[in-house]
Amino acid sequence: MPRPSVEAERREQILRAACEVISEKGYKALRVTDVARHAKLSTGSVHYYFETKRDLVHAAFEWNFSRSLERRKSILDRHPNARDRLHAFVDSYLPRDDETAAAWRVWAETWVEALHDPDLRKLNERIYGEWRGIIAEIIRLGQAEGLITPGDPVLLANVLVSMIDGLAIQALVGSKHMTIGRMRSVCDHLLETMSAEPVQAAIG
Amino acid sequence: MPRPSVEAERREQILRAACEVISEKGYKALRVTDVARHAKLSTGSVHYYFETKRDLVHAAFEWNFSRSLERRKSILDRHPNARDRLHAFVDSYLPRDDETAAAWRVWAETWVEALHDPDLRKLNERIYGEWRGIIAEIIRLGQAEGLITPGDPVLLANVLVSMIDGLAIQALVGSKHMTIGRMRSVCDHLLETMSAEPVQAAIG
DNA sequence: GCATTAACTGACGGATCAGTCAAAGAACCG
DNA sequence: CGGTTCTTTGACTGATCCGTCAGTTAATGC
Repeated sequence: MPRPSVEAERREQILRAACEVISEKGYKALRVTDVARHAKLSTGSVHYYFETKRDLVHAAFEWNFSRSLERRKSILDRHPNARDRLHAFVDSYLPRDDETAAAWRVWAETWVEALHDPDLRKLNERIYGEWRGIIAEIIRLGQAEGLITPGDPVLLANVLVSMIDGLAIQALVGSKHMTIGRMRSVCDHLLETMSAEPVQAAIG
Repeated sequence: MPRPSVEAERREQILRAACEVISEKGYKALRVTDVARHAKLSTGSVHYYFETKRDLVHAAFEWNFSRSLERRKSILDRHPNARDRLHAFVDSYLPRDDETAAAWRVWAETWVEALHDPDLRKLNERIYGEWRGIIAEIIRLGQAEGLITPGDPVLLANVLVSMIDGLAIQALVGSKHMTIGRMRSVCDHLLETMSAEPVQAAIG
């Protein structure tokens, strides 16, 4: 029998390295050598696990997506009512720490690359749809609890998610005008307008 | 005396070509040859007017920005009250025709490139600030007319502008879920929540 | 026509880089 | 140890492409 497979670890190690490079320099400037260096491997090894640079980057995009989603799902359980849950969820998406900011930058690269790549469009459709669905579900719950203003939950989710995306881009681009603090204010304001006084629920 | 200068026309011709290529293939895949072909010139000529590829693309980004802003400014004069003006302005930003969609794609490329380029950050800061300022000003007017809900106009502008950006990205990426029609609904919904019944103004 | 300057061309040099490959190394088993 | 399979390496190749440049064409004034 041969030596045991290290493929799973090695692939993840390379994908993490790829995301680091994409986050730092962008896909355009990404070199396979850079990824290899970050992963402490040779270029040969990178190609041993990923046939082409394109395969590598696409896998990295997907890895980044699912990883973000994974991190967020745990937050759902930690908050009782829908309004808090929404706040916590939104808050966890602000690019304040390095890890979240890096994930955001990779996300942004994915979008722009998707403009010219059908495969990435599908990836976005899938993961982004899931993300939107989670928010919509929380909103739906909040409406049932009388904590959130009535209206199509999916539409409200779109308002919220799109706004966060737009804000995040400006924050990531380093606009002096759009700091994390300001971003939080804007989010809070929108969540405020989406809140309903729990009067009816309390009375009923 | 020598022949008269064609520099102004030629530069614009090249910048337009560059934007076409960026919109179609993205900055990453842009080749100087492509730009030359689109402009019906040789690569030599492109370099005659722009020292490096980087100079060319940066100039194209700026050209795209100012051009969009220019197109929008004329809309301001065509509408009497602030609420209509806001609607018209927002509507004109939906990427429905090819020209607007192309401008959006170039815009998106600018942002992502700006993640790794301080010069482009400054460009974004300048132009995007202007764009946000215009919206804020309309909101301020609308509030004075009693047509728009009270609150910090700049914050409200941020809510609106960010949401449009986020929606546009999803629409451009070709999400089946985010069509132009749906985008318009979401915008309309937000504008609705920002509207105030003109009661006080009518009474006062 | 001739001089002058602007505009333009496209072949070429030189640098970069993705992907290949032959060879070496390492983990396992009997 | 020797056989087997997985893993790793890094030098090399071949392709790509930016930017240069020497030479050409064109518009103008005299």
